[in-house]
Amino acid sequence: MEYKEAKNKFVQTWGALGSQWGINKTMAQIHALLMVSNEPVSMEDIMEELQISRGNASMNIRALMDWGIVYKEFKAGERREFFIAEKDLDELAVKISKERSKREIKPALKVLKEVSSIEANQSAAEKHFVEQTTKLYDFVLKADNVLDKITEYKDNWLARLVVKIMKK
Amino acid sequence: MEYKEAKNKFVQTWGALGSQWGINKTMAQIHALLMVSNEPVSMEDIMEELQISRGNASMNIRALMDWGIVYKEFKAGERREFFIAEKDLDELAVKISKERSKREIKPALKVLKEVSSIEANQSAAEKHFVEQTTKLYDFVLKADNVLDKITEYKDNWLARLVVKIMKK
DNA sequence: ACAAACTTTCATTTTTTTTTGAAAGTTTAA
DNA sequence: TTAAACTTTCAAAAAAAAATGAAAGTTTGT
Repeated sequence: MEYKEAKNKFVQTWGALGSQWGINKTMAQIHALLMVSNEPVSMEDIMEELQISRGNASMNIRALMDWGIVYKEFKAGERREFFIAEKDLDELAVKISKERSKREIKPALKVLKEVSSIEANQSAAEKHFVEQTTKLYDFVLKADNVLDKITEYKDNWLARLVVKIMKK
Repeated sequence: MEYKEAKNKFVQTWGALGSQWGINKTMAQIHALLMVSNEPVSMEDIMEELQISRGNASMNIRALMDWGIVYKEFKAGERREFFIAEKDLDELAVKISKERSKREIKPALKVLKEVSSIEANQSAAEKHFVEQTTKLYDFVLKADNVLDKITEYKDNWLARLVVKIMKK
Protein backbone atom coordinates (compact mmCIF):
# COMPACT_ATOMS: atom_id res chain seq x y z
CA MET A 1 0.00 0.00 0.00
CA GLU A 2 1.38 3.39 -0.81
CA TYR A 3 0.82 6.76 0.78
CA LYS A 4 -2.13 8.04 -1.18
CA GLU A 5 -4.07 4.82 -0.77
CA ALA A 6 -3.28 4.64 2.92
CA LYS A 7 -4.32 8.23 3.47
CA ASN A 8 -7.59 7.63 1.70
CA LYS A 9 -8.26 4.50 3.67
CA PHE A 10 -7.59 6.30 6.90
CA VAL A 11 -9.93 9.16 6.02
CA GLN A 12 -12.71 6.78 5.02
CA THR A 13 -12.35 4.68 8.14
CA TRP A 14 -12.28 7.65 10.47
CA GLY A 15 -15.34 9.01 8.71
CA ALA A 16 -17.28 5.77 9.18
CA LEU A 17 -16.27 5.63 12.83
CA GLY A 18 -17.48 9.19 13.28
CA SER A 19 -20.95 8.41 12.05
CA GLN A 20 -21.24 5.55 14.50
CA TRP A 21 -20.50 8.00 17.28
CA GLY A 22 -22.98 10.70 16.41
CA ILE A 23 -20.61 12.88 14.43
CA ASN A 24 -21.41 13.21 10.78
CA LYS A 25 -19.29 11.52 8.18
CA THR A 26 -17.93 14.59 6.45
CA MET A 27 -17.07 16.23 9.72
CA ALA A 28 -15.07 13.21 10.79
CA GLN A 29 -13.40 12.97 7.39
CA ILE A 30 -12.30 16.59 7.46
CA HIS A 31 -10.90 16.02 10.90
CA ALA A 32 -9.06 12.93 9.73
CA LEU A 33 -7.60 14.80 6.80
CA LEU A 34 -6.33 17.60 8.99
CA MET A 35 -4.96 15.17 11.56
CA VAL A 36 -2.57 13.62 9.10
CA SER A 37 -1.58 16.79 7.26
CA ASN A 38 1.74 18.19 8.25
CA GLU A 39 0.76 21.68 7.21
CA PRO A 40 -2.36 23.85 7.28
CA VAL A 41 -4.97 22.98 4.67
CA SER A 42 -7.19 25.43 2.78
CA MET A 43 -10.90 25.00 2.29
CA GLU A 44 -10.27 24.58 -1.41
CA ASP A 45 -7.96 21.64 -0.72
CA ILE A 46 -10.48 20.03 1.61
CA MET A 47 -13.22 20.30 -1.02
CA GLU A 48 -10.94 18.89 -3.64
CA GLU A 49 -9.63 16.03 -1.58
CA LEU A 50 -12.97 14.90 -0.16
CA GLN A 51 -14.98 15.82 -3.25
CA ILE A 52 -17.52 17.88 -1.35
CA SER A 53 -19.23 21.19 -1.98
CA ARG A 54 -18.15 24.53 -0.62
CA GLY A 55 -21.17 24.83 1.64
CA ASN A 56 -20.66 21.41 3.11
CA ALA A 57 -17.00 22.09 3.78
CA SER A 58 -17.78 25.43 5.36
CA MET A 59 -20.46 24.14 7.71
CA ASN A 60 -18.49 21.15 8.88
CA ILE A 61 -15.30 23.10 9.45
CA ARG A 62 -17.36 25.49 11.52
CA ALA A 63 -18.76 22.61 13.54
CA LEU A 64 -15.25 21.25 14.16
CA MET A 65 -14.16 24.66 15.38
CA ASP A 66 -17.19 24.82 17.68
CA TRP A 67 -16.03 21.56 19.18
CA GLY A 68 -12.63 23.16 19.71
CA ILE A 69 -10.69 20.53 17.82
CA VAL A 70 -9.86 22.46 14.64
CA TYR A 71 -8.33 25.91 14.41
CA LYS A 72 -7.98 28.60 11.80
CA GLU A 73 -4.51 29.56 10.79
CA PHE A 74 -3.46 32.56 8.77
CA LYS A 75 -0.52 32.42 6.46
CA ALA A 76 1.48 35.58 5.87
CA GLY A 77 0.63 37.11 2.52
CA GLU A 78 -2.30 34.77 1.94
CA ARG A 79 -5.84 35.98 1.90
CA ARG A 80 -7.33 32.53 2.38
CA GLU A 81 -7.86 30.81 5.66
CA PHE A 82 -6.10 27.60 6.47
CA PHE A 83 -7.08 25.01 9.01
CA ILE A 84 -5.23 22.71 11.39
CA ALA A 85 -6.46 20.02 13.74
CA GLU A 86 -5.71 19.53 17.38
CA LYS A 87 -3.06 16.84 17.12
CA ASP A 88 -2.37 16.12 20.76
CA LEU A 89 -4.54 13.07 21.30
CA ASP A 90 -4.97 13.54 25.02
CA GLU A 91 -6.13 17.06 24.40
CA LEU A 92 -8.44 15.81 21.70
CA ALA A 93 -9.97 13.22 24.01
CA VAL A 94 -10.48 15.80 26.73
CA LYS A 95 -12.24 18.20 24.41
CA ILE A 96 -14.46 15.56 22.91
CA SER A 97 -15.53 14.16 26.24
CA LYS A 98 -16.18 17.58 27.73
CA GLU A 99 -18.26 18.56 24.76
CA ARG A 100 -20.29 15.38 24.76
CA SER A 101 -20.84 15.62 28.47
CA LYS A 102 -22.13 19.15 28.06
CA ARG A 103 -24.32 18.42 25.05
CA GLU A 104 -25.67 15.00 25.88
CA ILE A 105 -25.03 13.71 29.37
CA LYS A 106 -25.89 16.81 31.35
CA PRO A 107 -29.30 17.30 29.69
CA ALA A 108 -30.06 13.59 30.11
CA LEU A 109 -29.21 13.84 33.81
CA LYS A 110 -31.60 16.71 34.18
CA VAL A 111 -34.44 14.65 32.75
CA LEU A 112 -33.51 11.61 34.83
CA LYS A 113 -33.62 13.69 37.97
CA GLU A 114 -37.01 15.07 37.02
CA VAL A 115 -38.66 11.78 36.19
CA SER A 116 -37.19 9.97 39.18
CA SER A 117 -38.66 12.59 41.48
CA ILE A 118 -42.33 11.89 40.88
CA GLU A 119 -44.50 10.86 43.78
CA ALA A 120 -44.94 7.14 43.32
CA ASN A 121 -48.25 5.77 44.47
CA GLN A 122 -48.58 2.29 45.90
CA SER A 123 -48.53 0.38 42.61
CA ALA A 124 -45.57 -1.88 41.99
CA ALA A 125 -45.15 -0.39 38.53
CA GLU A 126 -44.71 3.14 39.79
CA LYS A 127 -42.42 2.10 42.60
CA HIS A 128 -40.28 0.20 40.16
CA PHE A 129 -40.14 3.14 37.79
CA VAL A 130 -38.87 5.47 40.48
CA GLU A 131 -36.38 2.91 41.67
CA GLN A 132 -34.96 2.23 38.21
CA THR A 133 -34.70 5.84 37.11
CA THR A 134 -33.07 6.75 40.40
CA LYS A 135 -30.46 4.05 39.93
CA LEU A 136 -29.92 5.21 36.40
CA TYR A 137 -29.48 8.79 37.53
CA ASP A 138 -26.86 7.75 40.07
CA PHE A 139 -25.08 5.59 37.56
CA VAL A 140 -24.91 8.18 34.81
CA LEU A 141 -23.83 10.84 37.28
CA LYS A 142 -21.00 8.65 38.50
CA ALA A 143 -19.93 7.77 34.98
CA ASP A 144 -19.91 11.41 34.00
CA ASN A 145 -17.78 12.27 37.03
CA VAL A 146 -15.30 9.55 36.27
CA LEU A 147 -14.97 10.93 32.79
CA ASP A 148 -14.26 14.31 34.30
CA LYS A 149 -11.62 12.88 36.57
CA ILE A 150 -10.00 10.97 33.78
CA THR A 151 -9.73 13.98 31.55
CA GLU A 152 -8.60 16.20 34.39
CA TYR A 153 -5.53 14.03 34.85
CA LYS A 154 -4.99 13.40 31.22
CA ASP A 155 -1.32 12.49 31.54
CA ASN A 156 -1.07 9.12 33.09
CA TRP A 157 -4.58 9.40 34.37
CA LEU A 158 -4.99 5.88 35.60
CA ALA A 159 -1.88 5.91 37.76
CA ARG A 160 -2.72 9.26 39.25
CA LEU A 161 -6.23 8.18 39.90
CA VAL A 162 -5.02 5.19 41.81
CA VAL A 163 -2.52 7.25 43.77
CA LYS A 164 -5.17 9.74 44.68
CA ILE A 165 -7.54 7.11 45.96
CA MET A 166 -4.82 5.39 47.96
CA LYS A 167 -4.25 8.59 49.87
CA LYS A 168 -7.81 8.65 51.10
CA MET B 1 -45.64 15.37 36.80
CA GLU B 2 -47.39 12.06 37.12
CA TYR B 3 -46.28 8.57 36.28
CA LYS B 4 -47.47 8.29 32.71
CA GLU B 5 -45.99 11.59 31.71
CA ALA B 6 -42.72 10.80 33.46
CA LYS B 7 -42.49 7.40 31.82
CA ASN B 8 -43.10 8.91 28.42
CA LYS B 9 -40.51 11.59 28.99
CA PHE B 10 -37.97 9.02 30.07
CA VAL B 11 -38.57 6.86 26.99
CA GLN B 12 -38.28 9.85 24.66
CA THR B 13 -35.10 11.10 26.27
CA TRP B 14 -33.43 7.72 26.31
CA GLY B 15 -34.37 7.33 22.66
CA ALA B 16 -32.84 10.64 21.70
CA LEU B 17 -29.69 9.78 23.63
CA GLY B 18 -29.47 6.48 21.81
CA SER B 19 -29.47 8.06 18.40
CA GLN B 20 -26.58 10.30 19.40
CA TRP B 21 -24.63 7.21 20.28
CA GLY B 22 -25.17 5.22 17.13
CA ILE B 23 -28.11 3.18 18.35
CA ASN B 24 -31.35 3.85 16.58
CA LYS B 25 -34.16 5.69 18.26
CA THR B 26 -36.70 2.88 18.38
CA MET B 27 -34.15 0.42 19.69
CA ALA B 28 -33.23 2.76 22.51
CA GLN B 29 -36.89 3.45 23.27
CA ILE B 30 -37.75 -0.21 23.50
CA HIS B 31 -34.83 -0.67 25.83
CA ALA B 32 -35.98 2.26 27.94
CA LEU B 33 -39.47 0.88 28.15
CA LEU B 34 -38.25 -2.52 29.29
CA MET B 35 -35.83 -0.99 31.77
CA VAL B 36 -38.61 0.66 33.72
CA SER B 37 -41.16 -2.13 33.48
CA ASN B 38 -41.46 -4.26 36.55
CA GLU B 39 -42.72 -7.20 34.57
CA PRO B 40 -42.06 -8.79 31.18
CA VAL B 41 -43.60 -6.93 28.24
CA SER B 42 -45.13 -8.49 25.14
CA MET B 43 -44.43 -7.36 21.62
CA GLU B 44 -48.03 -6.21 21.36
CA ASP B 45 -47.55 -3.92 24.35
CA ILE B 46 -44.35 -2.49 22.94
CA MET B 47 -46.05 -1.73 19.63
CA GLU B 48 -48.96 -0.15 21.42
CA GLU B 49 -46.94 1.92 23.80
CA LEU B 50 -44.42 3.23 21.28
CA GLN B 51 -46.88 3.37 18.41
CA ILE B 52 -44.70 1.40 16.05
CA SER B 53 -45.34 -1.36 13.55
CA ARG B 54 -44.95 -5.04 14.17
CA GLY B 55 -41.97 -5.32 11.84
CA ASN B 56 -40.18 -2.46 13.45
CA ALA B 57 -40.72 -3.88 16.91
CA SER B 58 -39.58 -7.33 15.85
CA MET B 59 -36.37 -6.13 14.22
CA ASN B 60 -35.34 -3.86 17.03
CA ILE B 61 -36.06 -6.40 19.74
CA ARG B 62 -33.91 -8.81 17.81
CA ALA B 63 -31.11 -6.25 17.66
CA LEU B 64 -31.34 -5.69 21.41
CA MET B 65 -31.09 -9.42 21.99
CA ASP B 66 -28.05 -9.57 19.70
CA TRP B 67 -26.44 -6.95 21.92
CA GLY B 68 -27.23 -9.21 24.86
CA ILE B 69 -29.14 -6.57 26.80
CA VAL B 70 -32.68 -7.86 26.33
CA TYR B 71 -33.95 -11.38 26.94
CA LYS B 72 -36.96 -13.43 26.01
CA GLU B 73 -39.08 -14.71 28.78
CA PHE B 74 -41.80 -17.30 28.60
CA LYS B 75 -44.81 -17.13 30.80
CA ALA B 76 -46.48 -20.36 31.81
CA GLY B 77 -49.64 -20.94 29.88
CA GLU B 78 -48.95 -18.06 27.49
CA ARG B 79 -48.19 -18.61 23.86
CA ARG B 80 -46.71 -15.16 23.33
CA GLU B 81 -43.17 -14.18 24.04
CA PHE B 82 -42.37 -11.56 26.63
CA PHE B 83 -39.24 -9.48 26.94
CA ILE B 84 -37.18 -8.14 29.79
CA ALA B 85 -34.15 -5.86 29.85
CA GLU B 86 -30.86 -6.35 31.60
CA LYS B 87 -31.42 -4.13 34.60
CA ASP B 88 -28.09 -4.42 36.36
CA LEU B 89 -26.43 -1.25 35.15
CA ASP B 90 -22.87 -2.49 35.61
CA GLU B 91 -23.69 -5.52 33.55
CA LEU B 92 -25.35 -3.31 30.97
CA ALA B 93 -22.29 -1.08 30.73
CA VAL B 94 -19.99 -4.09 30.36
CA LYS B 95 -22.07 -5.56 27.57
CA ILE B 96 -22.37 -2.32 25.69
CA SER B 97 -18.69 -1.54 25.86
CA LYS B 98 -17.68 -5.05 24.85
CA GLU B 99 -20.03 -4.95 21.91
CA ARG B 100 -18.89 -1.54 20.73
CA SER B 101 -15.28 -2.54 21.10
CA LYS B 102 -15.88 -5.59 18.98
CA ARG B 103 -17.93 -3.85 16.33
CA GLU B 104 -16.17 -0.53 16.04
CA ILE B 105 -12.87 -0.20 17.83
CA LYS B 106 -11.27 -3.49 16.83
CA PRO B 107 -11.91 -3.01 13.09
CA ALA B 108 -10.65 0.58 13.32
CA LEU B 109 -7.47 -0.65 15.01
CA LYS B 110 -6.89 -3.07 12.21
CA VAL B 111 -7.05 -0.29 9.65
CA LEU B 112 -4.86 1.99 11.74
CA LYS B 113 -2.23 -0.68 11.96
CA GLU B 114 -2.35 -1.23 8.23
CA VAL B 115 -2.08 2.40 7.21
CA SER B 116 0.59 3.22 9.76
CA SER B 117 2.77 0.44 8.39
CA ILE B 118 3.40 1.86 4.94
CA GLU B 119 6.95 2.57 3.89
CA ALA B 120 7.27 6.32 4.17
CA ASN B 121 9.57 7.94 1.66
CA GLN B 122 11.60 11.03 2.51
CA SER B 123 8.79 13.58 2.15
CA ALA B 124 7.70 15.39 5.29
CA ALA B 125 4.07 14.66 4.46
CA GLU B 126 4.56 10.91 4.40
CA LYS B 127 6.68 10.91 7.52
CA HIS B 128 4.05 12.92 9.32
CA PHE B 129 1.30 10.59 8.18
CA VAL B 130 3.07 7.54 9.55
CA GLU B 131 3.87 9.31 12.78
CA GLN B 132 0.30 10.49 13.38
CA THR B 133 -1.39 7.23 12.51
CA THR B 134 1.07 5.33 14.69
CA LYS B 135 0.28 7.60 17.62
CA LEU B 136 -3.38 7.15 16.96
CA TYR B 137 -3.03 3.39 16.87
CA ASP B 138 -1.23 3.38 20.22
CA PHE B 139 -3.76 5.70 21.73
CA VAL B 140 -6.83 3.81 20.61
CA LEU B 141 -5.26 0.51 21.63
CA LYS B 142 -4.52 1.82 25.09
CA ALA B 143 -8.01 3.26 25.49
CA ASP B 144 -9.56 0.00 24.38
CA ASN B 145 -7.44 -1.97 26.84
CA VAL B 146 -8.31 0.29 29.72
CA LEU B 147 -11.96 -0.18 28.93
CA ASP B 148 -11.40 -3.92 28.91
CA LYS B 149 -9.64 -3.89 32.23
CA ILE B 150 -12.25 -1.80 33.91
CA THR B 151 -15.09 -3.96 32.71
CA GLU B 152 -13.27 -7.23 33.17
CA TYR B 153 -12.19 -6.69 36.75
CA LYS B 154 -15.13 -4.75 37.94
CA ASP B 155 -15.28 -6.84 41.07
CA ASN B 156 -11.66 -6.69 42.11
CA TRP B 157 -9.55 -4.15 43.90
CA LEU B 158 -8.73 -1.86 41.02
CA ALA B 159 -12.34 -1.43 40.11
CA ARG B 160 -13.26 -0.88 43.70
CA LEU B 161 -10.82 1.95 43.85
CA VAL B 162 -12.30 3.40 40.75
CA VAL B 163 -15.77 2.92 42.12
CA LYS B 164 -14.68 4.75 45.23
CA ILE B 165 -13.76 7.81 43.32
CA MET B 166 -16.95 7.57 41.32
CA LYS B 167 -18.86 7.93 44.53
CA LYS B 168 -17.01 11.07 45.45
C1' DA C 1 -15.45 53.68 -2.35
C1' DC C 2 -14.85 49.85 -5.17
C1' DA C 3 -14.03 45.39 -6.61
C1' DA C 4 -11.57 41.16 -6.08
C1' DA C 5 -11.04 37.25 -3.18
C1' DC C 6 -12.84 34.86 -0.15
C1' DT C 7 -16.58 32.60 3.29
C1' DT C 8 -21.25 31.75 5.00
C1' DT C 9 -26.06 30.88 4.63
C1' DC C 10 -30.07 28.38 3.58
C1' DA C 11 -33.90 26.72 0.37
C1' DT C 12 -33.81 22.87 -2.44
C1' DT C 13 -32.23 18.34 -3.83
C1' DT C 14 -30.05 14.03 -2.87
C1' DT C 15 -28.82 10.33 -0.04
C1' DT C 16 -29.29 7.50 3.82
C1' DT C 17 -31.80 5.53 7.39
C1' DT C 18 -35.84 3.96 9.37
C1' DT C 19 -40.49 2.29 9.24
C1' DT C 20 -44.30 -0.04 7.41
C1' DG C 21 -47.22 -3.91 6.43
C1' DA C 22 -48.42 -7.81 3.99
C1' DA C 23 -46.71 -12.30 2.90
C1' DA C 24 -44.00 -16.08 4.47
C1' DG C 25 -42.49 -18.69 8.28
C1' DT C 26 -42.87 -21.02 12.81
C1' DT C 27 -44.76 -23.19 16.80
C1' DT C 28 -48.23 -25.33 19.51
C1' DA C 29 -52.49 -27.63 20.69
C1' DA C 30 -56.05 -30.54 19.46
C1' DT D 1 -52.33 -32.69 9.97
C1' DT D 2 -54.44 -28.72 10.46
C1' DA D 3 -55.37 -24.29 11.86
C1' DA D 4 -54.87 -20.73 15.07
C1' DA D 5 -51.66 -17.72 17.23
C1' DC D 6 -47.87 -15.77 16.90
C1' DT D 7 -43.08 -13.90 14.84
C1' DT D 8 -39.92 -12.71 11.10
C1' DT D 9 -38.65 -10.98 6.67
C1' DC D 10 -38.06 -7.72 3.15
C1' DA D 11 -39.55 -4.75 -0.80
C1' DA D 12 -41.49 -0.44 -0.90
C1' DA D 13 -42.69 4.02 1.32
C1' DA D 14 -41.73 7.58 4.45
C1' DA D 15 -38.93 10.28 7.22
C1' DA D 16 -34.71 12.21 8.57
C1' DA D 17 -30.19 13.75 7.70
C1' DA D 18 -26.73 15.53 4.83
C1' DA D 19 -25.11 17.84 0.69
C1' DT D 20 -25.48 21.16 -2.96
C1' DG D 21 -24.76 25.60 -5.02
C1' DA D 22 -26.03 30.12 -5.94
C1' DA D 23 -26.84 34.32 -3.68
C1' DA D 24 -25.64 37.10 0.16
C1' DG D 25 -22.16 38.52 3.18
C1' DT D 26 -17.44 39.84 4.58
C1' DT D 27 -12.75 41.34 4.37
C1' DT D 28 -8.78 43.43 2.29
C1' DG D 29 -5.92 46.02 -0.93
C1' DT D 30 -5.81 49.95 -3.86
